[in-house]
Amino acid sequence: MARRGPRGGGPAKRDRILRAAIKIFSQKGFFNSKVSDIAQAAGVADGTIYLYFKNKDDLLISLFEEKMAEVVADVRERVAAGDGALSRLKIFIENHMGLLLREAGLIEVLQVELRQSNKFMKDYVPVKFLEYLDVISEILELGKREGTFRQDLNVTVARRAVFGALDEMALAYVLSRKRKYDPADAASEIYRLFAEGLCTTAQNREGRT
Amino acid sequence: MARRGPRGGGPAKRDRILRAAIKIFSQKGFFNSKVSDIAQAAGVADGTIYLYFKNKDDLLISLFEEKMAEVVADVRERVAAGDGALSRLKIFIENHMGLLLREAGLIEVLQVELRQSNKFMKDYVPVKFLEYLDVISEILELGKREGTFRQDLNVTVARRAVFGALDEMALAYVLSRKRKYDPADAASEIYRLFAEGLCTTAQNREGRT
DNA sequence: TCTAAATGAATGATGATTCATTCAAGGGGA
DNA sequence: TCCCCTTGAATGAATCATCATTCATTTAGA
Repeated sequence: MARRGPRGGGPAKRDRILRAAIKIFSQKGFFNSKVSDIAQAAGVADGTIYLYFKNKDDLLISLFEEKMAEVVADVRERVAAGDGALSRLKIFIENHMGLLLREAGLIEVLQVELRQSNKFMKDYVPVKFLEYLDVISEILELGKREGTFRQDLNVTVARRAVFGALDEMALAYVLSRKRKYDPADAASEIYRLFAEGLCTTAQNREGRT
Repeated sequence: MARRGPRGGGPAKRDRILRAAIKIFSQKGFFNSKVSDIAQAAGVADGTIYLYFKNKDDLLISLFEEKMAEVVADVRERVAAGDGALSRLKIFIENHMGLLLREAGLIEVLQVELRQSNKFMKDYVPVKFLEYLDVISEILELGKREGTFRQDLNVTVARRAVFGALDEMALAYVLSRKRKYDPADAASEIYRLFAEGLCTTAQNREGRT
């Protein structure tokens, strides 16, 4: 019963399909991808996909959740190695931008499809994505406890601001065919931006509300 | 020839269609919206839409460009009233979050559809969106000239970080049905975040790179 | 009456999903 | 060792609904 697949198939067939879906969705977008394209890319018959996934939507959602779970587990581990909130923040930011190179296809899918799905799939709650945001919260909370970050920092807003800044940079990278900037450089700029702010000196800051 | 429409139609029919499109797209998303839904919402026959727009894609793109043009012109005017870079930045941020209340439907469409279109409509360049980013650049450049902002600030990265943070907050607002936060509060938090950074004191900042 | 605008039914393509059929691995009997 | 069976996996052609788009016809202002 737990057969590996007659045609001596490689690793689990389900995973082949998931990989193929990432490839096709990242190239054409969810709505422009045909199930038969994915089947072909996976080297599988159209109908086979329905043995592993309920339907096309389920394929996309499984992809989100399963792959994001890996990303979250990975970043958690990396961040834990950092010493103090600033160091951890730096690691988080560098890791996020690094994903652009390590997991290009996945990121391209997340970038453009996650929003759609959040908004229009009636009952889909992006659990794993929220966990990713939680990692940021934890860093910010640590910073407050340590006294590194302002006590009046609004974590709910700040974590989204950090994520949003990263996400937008990643989007710019993904959209520009010419790859005109280096993700690592962008990462260090963004780190400074949050750590130091835009201003030159503390004086300027006091000047306004 | 420049008839107003037999049925004593209201303002320009084209505009009625554009408004209807915003409404329908914001509710269901581009791909799930039928042209006939839009026609119905506009009080117009299906075919009429094709008298004013080349096709469904063109309808979406016209919507982006024409409505964004209004938004850009408006924010430019408001920002110009600010005195100095920090004041202008504050106005920009407040205006962006304010759009959530003033132009809810439009923002919902932009939030989720602009990315898709950027990525998958082969030759669409979101000119008006880029102009919106330019408004941020201009503020940042001004800050550098004034000496308010760091001389080594990377404007290309920073403008996207600012936009990204705002966009993400707006998204969170649009997605949460419960409307759990006030856009105006979020605006002031984000302003402080960029103006002051995350840290408590200058000392902490110097500590790391 | 003439003309441009508007209509909306009909067309044609597309593509998700189904399901009757095929395939092949493992087991048991000779 | 060699052959059948049985069974679940896999297949992919056919189905069927869904729209975007067209265009012959109607409408009403000038």
